Amino acid sequence: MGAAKSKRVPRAVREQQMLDAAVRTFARRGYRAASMDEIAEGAGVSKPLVYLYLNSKEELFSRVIRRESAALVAAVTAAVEPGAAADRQLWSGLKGFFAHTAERPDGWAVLHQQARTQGEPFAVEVAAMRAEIVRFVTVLIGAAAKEAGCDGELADREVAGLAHALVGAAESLAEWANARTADGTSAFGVSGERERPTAKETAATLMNFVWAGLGRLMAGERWAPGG
Amino acid sequence: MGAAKSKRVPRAVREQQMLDAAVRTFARRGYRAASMDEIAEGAGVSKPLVYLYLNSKEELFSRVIRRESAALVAAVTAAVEPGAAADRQLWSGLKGFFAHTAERPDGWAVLHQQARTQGEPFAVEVAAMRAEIVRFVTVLIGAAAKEAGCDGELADREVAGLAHALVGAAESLAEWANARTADGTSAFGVSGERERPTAKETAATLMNFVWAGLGRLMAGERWAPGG
Amino acid sequence: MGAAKSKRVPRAVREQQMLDAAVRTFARRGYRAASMDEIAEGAGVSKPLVYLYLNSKEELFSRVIRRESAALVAAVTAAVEPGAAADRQLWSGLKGFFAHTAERPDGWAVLHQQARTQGEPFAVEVAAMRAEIVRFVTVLIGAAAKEAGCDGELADREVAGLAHALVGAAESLAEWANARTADGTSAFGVSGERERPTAKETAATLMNFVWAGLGRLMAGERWAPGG
Amino acid sequence: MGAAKSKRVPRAVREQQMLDAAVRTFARRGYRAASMDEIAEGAGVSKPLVYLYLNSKEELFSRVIRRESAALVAAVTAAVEPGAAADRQLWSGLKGFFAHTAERPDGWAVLHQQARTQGEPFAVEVAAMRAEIVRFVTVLIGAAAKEAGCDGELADREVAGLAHALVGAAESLAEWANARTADGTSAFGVSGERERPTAKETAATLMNFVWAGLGRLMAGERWAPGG
DNA sequence: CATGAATGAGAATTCATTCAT
DNA sequence: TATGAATGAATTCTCATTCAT
Repeated sequence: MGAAKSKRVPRAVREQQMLDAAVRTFARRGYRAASMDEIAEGAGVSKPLVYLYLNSKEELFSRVIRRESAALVAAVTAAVEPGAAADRQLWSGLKGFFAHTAERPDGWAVLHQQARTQGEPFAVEVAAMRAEIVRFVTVLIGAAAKEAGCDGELADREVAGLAHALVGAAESLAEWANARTADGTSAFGVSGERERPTAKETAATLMNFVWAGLGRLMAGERWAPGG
Repeated sequence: MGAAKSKRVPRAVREQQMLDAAVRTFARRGYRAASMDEIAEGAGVSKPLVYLYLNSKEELFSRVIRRESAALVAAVTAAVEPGAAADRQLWSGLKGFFAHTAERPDGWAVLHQQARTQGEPFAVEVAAMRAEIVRFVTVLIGAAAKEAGCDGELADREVAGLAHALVGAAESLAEWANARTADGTSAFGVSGERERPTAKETAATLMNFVWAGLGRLMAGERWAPGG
Repeated sequence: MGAAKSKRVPRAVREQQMLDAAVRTFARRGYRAASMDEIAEGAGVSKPLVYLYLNSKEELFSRVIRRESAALVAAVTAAVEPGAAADRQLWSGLKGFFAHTAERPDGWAVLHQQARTQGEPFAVEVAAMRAEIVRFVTVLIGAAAKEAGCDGELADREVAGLAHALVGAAESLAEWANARTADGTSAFGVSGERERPTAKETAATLMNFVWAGLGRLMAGERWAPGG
Repeated sequence: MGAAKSKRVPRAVREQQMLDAAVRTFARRGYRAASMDEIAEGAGVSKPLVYLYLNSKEELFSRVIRRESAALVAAVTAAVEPGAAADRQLWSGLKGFFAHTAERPDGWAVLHQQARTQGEPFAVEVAAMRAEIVRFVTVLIGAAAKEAGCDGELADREVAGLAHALVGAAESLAEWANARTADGTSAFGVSGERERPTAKETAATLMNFVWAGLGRLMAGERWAPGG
C-alpha cells in the first residue's frame, strides 16, 4: 500500500501525492479521526515533510477542500455545451456532475460528508462552491421557463427554491450511487440485486423527475392539501 | 450550567439526562470531538457514573442514535392518518417529519450529519431506520399510482427511485431549515430577510414539487435528451 | 529518586509535590529544556495528572514563580525587626534573604536565572516582586539618611540608584554563594580552598561594603575622574 | 529580510554573517527556543551551509560565546590606560565595558543571560572570561590600596570579595541599561521620563559608589551589628 | 560553494477509561 | 447511588540534522 518508494521528488509533485493521500484518509475516517500519521504513510513520506509543505492538519484539510471543489466545478463546467438549450445544458451538466463524483468518490465524500459537518472554517468553503452551482442552475431554470413562454407563472423565489431542491437531490443521488461499505468495497456488488448505475442513468433519472415537475409547475398546476 | 445538583436520582432518569447531554454535545462537536468530560458535565454527573450506566463512548453514541431514530419514526408514524388517501398520508407524514426535526434539531443533526459519517457501527443503524421510511414512502407512491389508475406506467424500480429521491429531498430541506450558525444561534434571525419556515410551509414546498412531477410521470411523459 | 510510591493523595498535596518537582527541573534545565515528562516523573505521577491540575507548562511555570516569589518575600519580611533602626532592619533583611536563597537554591535559580530570561509573561512576574523589594530598601536607605541627619545630601534619585545597586549586588552574591556545578554538587567542596559562606557571613560582607559607601556619600564625598 | 542575496561569498565572511545572525537569534529567543532555521534565514543562507561551517547548534553557540567573550575582553582591555593610576584604570575600564555592552546588546544578552543558564558546556566558557575580568579588577583594587598606603588593612580575601561585588554590580547595571521590552524596542523611549543613560554616566554612578565604600574600608572602618 | 528534499526523535497536550472509596 | 484520583495510549506539531545533487 502507499506509493512506490520514490526518493527526491520535486515539491509540487509531492504535494499532490500528499493531497491524494489526504483525500483518501479524510473520506474514510472523517476530519478528526484521520491521523497525520496515516496520511503521511499513505503518501509514502514522513510526517515532518507533510508539515513542511502543508503546515497543519487544518490547512491540509483546507487545501483538500479547495482542490476538490475546483475539480468538481471544472468538471461540471467542462461538461455543459455553452450555446445549447437550457434543458440540454442542465442535462449535460448533470452528466458531468455524476461522472465526476463517480470517478472521485473520495473527493466527493470529503466535500459532501466531512467538510460540511466540521463547522466554521471548512463548511464555509464548500458552501461557497455550492452557492456557485446553485446560481448556475437557477439561471438555467429561468431560461427554460422563458423558452417555454411562461414568464409570469414562476416567481423568482420559486425558481430559487427549485434550484436548491434540484442540487440537493443531485447530491443525495451522488452519495447514494457512490455508497460504499466500511471495508471500502462498492455497495453494489455482483452478488447484489442491482448494479451500480452509470452517470448517464443517474442523470436521466433525476432529469426525468425534475423536468416533469417543472413542466407542470410552469403550467400553473399546484398541489393543495384540500385535494 | 447543566442540571441543578440533585443527588440520588433513579437510574432511568439519570440515563435520560445523560442521553440528553450526549445529543447536545455530539450534535455540536461531532462524535470524535465530543469529550466524555463535556457530556458528563452537561448531564451534571461525574464521568464514572456515565461509564457505569452507558459503558463506553461507542455504546453511548449507539444509544443516542437508537433513541433519536425511534423518536423520529414514532413522530412520523403518529402524524399520518392511517385510512386517508395516499397523497394526504404523504402530506401529513412530511409535516410530522419537518415538525419533529425542527423541534429536535440536535437529534436530527446527530442522525443526519454525525452518525452517517462515522462508518460501520453507526452508519448502519441510521441506514436501517432510513430504509424503513423509504419503504413506507414507496408503498404510498405505489398506492397513489393505483388510485390514479395507472398501474403499468410506473415500474417498481422507478417507484423506488422516486421514493429515494423524495426522502433525500426531505432530508436536505430539513437540514437547510434547521441550519444554525457556528455560534449556535439560528441562521434565520429577526434581523434576517426571511424567517425560519414552518414545518407546514416546508412540507408544502416539497409536496408541491414532488406531486407535480409524479403526476406527469404517471401520465407517461418522459424527458429525452433528443429534445 | 522521586517521592515514594503513594497512591490516592489529596489534590492540594499532589499539587505541592508537582510544584516541588517543577522547581527542581526548571532550575536545572531551564524553562524550554525542562520536559513535562521529567517533572511528572519527579513528582511521582503520570503526565496527565500534571495537566489535570496545572493545565499547561506555561501555567505550571507561572505557579512556580508565584509560589517562590511569595516564599522569598515572606522570608525577608519575617526576618526584619519592624521597630529597629534602619541599618539593623537592612541587616536582618539581608540575613533573611541569604538564608532563604541558601535554603531553596532551586527556587532562587528559577526566579533569578530562568524566569527573567523567558520574556514577557514570566519576566513581568519576577519584576513585580523585585520592585517590591527595591521599594522596601529605598525606604530603609532614606530612613538611614534621615537618622544620620543628612537630609539634603542625598537626592531621591541617588537613593533609588543605591537601592537598585544594593539589590543587584545581593542577587549577585546569592547566585554566587549558591553556585553549583552541573552534576548538582556544591561548588564549594571540602577539597576546595574555601567553604560555602554562611548567610550571616554573606550578609556581613555586603552590609560592610554598602554601609561604608553610603556613609561617605552621605558625607558628601564623591569620586571625580579628574582626581 | 536577512542579507541581500549574494552568492559565492568566501567562507570567513559567511561564517561571520552566520555568527551575527546567531547572536541576534540566541539573544532574542534563548538557546533552546532559537531554531537553526531562523538562524540560517537570518544569515541569508541555507541550513546545510550552516552545518557545513559550524557543525552543530552546540558548536555554533560555543563559537558565539567565544566570539562575544573575546570582543568584550578586547574592548575593556583597549579602554584602560596602561600606566595610569589604579582608579583611573578602573574608571576607563568601566567606561569601556558599558560602552561595549551598550553597543552590542545582543552579544551581552547571550553572554549574561543565555549562556549562564544553559549549564555545563556553555556556562563554563563565560565563567572563564568572567574570572579573567575579576582577576584584573582584583589587581587594580590591590594597587589602589597600596597607593593609598594601607597595605595591611585589606585582607586578600576581602579584596577578592570586593572585586567580585564590583563586577557583579557592573553586570547588573549593564543589563538594566540595555533592558529592552518584549517587542524589541528600547525600554528608554523618547516619550519615557528618562533617556537611556550613556556609558559614561553609568560608569560614574558605579565608580562613585564603589570608590566611596572602598575608601572607608581602606581606612579600616567597618559596620557591626552591635551598631 | 551551495541547496532542495527528507527524516528520527521527542515535545506538549488530550482523551477514553478505571480504581478505590 | 456516586465520585475524586489516576493513567495508557494516542495525536498534533517541532527541530536538529543529513543526503543527493
